[in-house]
Amino acid sequence: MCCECLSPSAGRQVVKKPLNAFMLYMKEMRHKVLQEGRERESAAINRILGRRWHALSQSEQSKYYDLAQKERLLHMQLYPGWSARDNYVCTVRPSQCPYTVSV
DNA sequence: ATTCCTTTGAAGGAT
DNA sequence: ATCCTTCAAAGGAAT
Repeated sequence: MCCECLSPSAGRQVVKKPLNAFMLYMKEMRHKVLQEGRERESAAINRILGRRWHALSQSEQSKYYDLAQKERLLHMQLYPGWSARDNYVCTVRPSQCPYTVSV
């Protein structure tokens, strides 16, 4: 991590990305997968959820796409001018890191 | 104490 | 305009 100011211990207030449709689906369904089996690792859970996501009908998926759209709109209202780049660690263009100033 | 793993999708950057 | 990378969630595992 080249951006010290991005580390949680630096105490910088981070506005995160809005959740996409699948992420919202995960948030809602994860606990069910946890109940059904004794699988505990998120990597395994997310693999299962990925399969279930593709098994969903179009109308079932559209519910989450609609929700994700609302989240994006709300995010825009709450944080005008916000950019996803704010939370990027500068692995691509380290020389143009916006967070090189001391914290 | 952090990073990895793993999924889809949005968004940004690079080409 | 199209391709590539990061990161949103999450938590056990790995480092």
